[in-house]
Amino acid sequence: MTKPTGKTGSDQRSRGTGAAIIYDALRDEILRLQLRPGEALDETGLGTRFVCSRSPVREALIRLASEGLVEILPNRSTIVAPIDLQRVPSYLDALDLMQRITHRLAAIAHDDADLLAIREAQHRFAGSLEVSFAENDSVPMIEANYGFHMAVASAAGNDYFLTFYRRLLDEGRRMLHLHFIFQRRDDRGPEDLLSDHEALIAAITERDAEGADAIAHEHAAQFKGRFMEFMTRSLTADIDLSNMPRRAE
Amino acid sequence: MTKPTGKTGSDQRSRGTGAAIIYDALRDEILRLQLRPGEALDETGLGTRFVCSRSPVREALIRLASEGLVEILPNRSTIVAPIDLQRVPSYLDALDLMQRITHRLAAIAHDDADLLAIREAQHRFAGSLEVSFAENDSVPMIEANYGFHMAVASAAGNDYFLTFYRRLLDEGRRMLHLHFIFQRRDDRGPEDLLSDHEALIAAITERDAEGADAIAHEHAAQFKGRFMEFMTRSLTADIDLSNMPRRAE
DNA sequence: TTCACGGATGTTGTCGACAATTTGACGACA
DNA sequence: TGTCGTCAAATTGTCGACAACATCCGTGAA
Repeated sequence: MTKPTGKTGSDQRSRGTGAAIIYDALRDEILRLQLRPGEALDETGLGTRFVCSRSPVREALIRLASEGLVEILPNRSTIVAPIDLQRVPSYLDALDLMQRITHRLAAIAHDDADLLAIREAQHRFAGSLEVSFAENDSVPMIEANYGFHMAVASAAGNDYFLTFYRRLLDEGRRMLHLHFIFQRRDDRGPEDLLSDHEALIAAITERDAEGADAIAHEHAAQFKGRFMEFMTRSLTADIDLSNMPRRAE
Repeated sequence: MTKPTGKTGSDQRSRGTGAAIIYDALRDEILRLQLRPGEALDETGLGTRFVCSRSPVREALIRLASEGLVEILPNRSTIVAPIDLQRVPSYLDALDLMQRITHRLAAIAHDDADLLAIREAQHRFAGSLEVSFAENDSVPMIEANYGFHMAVASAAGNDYFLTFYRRLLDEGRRMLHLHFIFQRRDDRGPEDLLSDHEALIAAITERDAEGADAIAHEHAAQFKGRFMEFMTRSLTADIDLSNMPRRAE
C-alpha cells in the first residue's frame, strides 16, 4: 500500500468534516428538544462523545452560538439557548410577516422545478401525517411540515428572505415540539393542515400572490392562536414564577 | 507583588477578549471595504498581526463566516465575501421590506427613551454630513446614517426584525462604500437626506404607522434607484464579463 | 510547444497541553 | 446560626506542533 491517503481506521472521517458533523448532530438534537433549553454543553464531554479534540467541538459551538441556538457564557459552560417566552409575541409577528412574503413571492417567481419540489414536499408531509398518527409521535409531522414550507420559500427566489425564514422556522420547531410534548393531540385534525397546504399549492400554481399571502397569513395566525392558547392554558398552571423576570413597566 | 492577576505586560488583553477584538476589527474593515471582497485572509498572517495564536483568529473567522461576511473555502484560504451583483435585486427587496416593517413598528411601539436615542442619532448624522462634506469623505456620513436607522429599528421592539435588518444594513454599508468610491458626489444634496430623516422622526413621534412605513419605503426606493443607476452606468463599462455567470434562462 | 507528473511549499484542520477563571465546598469567625 | 474568606476541582481560552490537503513550479515526454 503506497497510497498516501491517510485513511487508516474504518470510520476515519475525511479531514474537515469533524466540525460539520458535530454541528449537524447538535443542531438536530437542539431543535428536537432532545437537548433541553438551558442544558449545559461542556466541550470536553462533547469531545469524548464524538471522538475528537476540542477544536472541532468549539467550532461547532461557535457556529451554533451565532445562530442563536446556544449561548456561550464567557469562561463558563455553553448552554442550549433557552426559549424566552417573553420573545414569543415578537417571534410570532416575525414568523407571520416572513411567511407571508416568502409565500407571496413564491406565487410570483416560482418555476416548474419549484412546483415539483413543493408537491414532493407535500407528498412527504402527507406520509408523515400517517406515521405520526400511527406511532403517536409528532416528530415526523413537524419535520415534514418544516420541509414543506422551506420548499415553498425556496421558490420565492430571494436568499435573504429564505435565510431569515429558515431561522424562524428552526426556532418554531422547538416551540412546536414543546407544544406537542404537553398536548399530544391537536385540536384541528391533520386533514385540515393537509388541505391548507393544498390550497396554498393551488394559489401558488395559479400565481395568485394575494391568495398565497392570505393563506400564509392565516396559517401563521392559526399557529399563533394555538400556541398562545397553549401557553396561557398549560404553562401558567405549572410554571415556577420565582425565577421569571417581571415585566419592566 | 503578591497580586495574583496575570497582567504581566502593558497591553495584555484580559482573557476571552481576543476573538472579540479580532472579530470587531475585521468586521469593520470588511464593511468599510478596507478589506476588499475576494481578498484572502490567512489565519497565520492574522495571528501575527493581532499578537495571538490561531485559535482566536479562527473563532473570529467562523463567526464572520456565519454572518456571511467571509467565506471559508475548505482546506483553502478564507476570503472576504464577494459582493454578488446578481443578488442585488433580492437584497434591495429585502432591505425595502425590513425597513418598512421596522420603521412602521417603531412608530407604534416606541417610548420616550427610543425617541431620545433617535434624535441623538439624527444629531450625529447632521454633524457627520458636515464632516463628510468638508473632508470629502463619505465614511462618516455612511456610518452615521447606519446608526440612525438602527436607532429607529431598535424602537420597534422586535429583536428578530432588528437582527435581520442589521445584517441587511451591514451589507448595504459595503454597497454604499462601493457607490461612493466610484461616484464622489451624490445627485441629491445631503439636505434632502436630512429632511427625509426629520420627516420620519415626525411620523414616528406622532405614532403615524402608515406615514413611517411610506417614508421608509420611499427612502429605500431612492437608495434602490440610485444604486441600480450606478450599477448600470458605471459598472457595465468597466466590469470584466468573462467571470460573470450568465442568467439562467 | 504543450501536457502530464512529481516534489516543494504554504495553509488549514486537528490535537494535546497549559494557564486563567469560575464554581462550589469547607472551615473560621462574629 | 449566618456570613465571609480560602482552597480545590473543573472548565474554558489560548498556545504551539504536527499531519493532511491544495497550489505552484520544475522536469520529462509526446
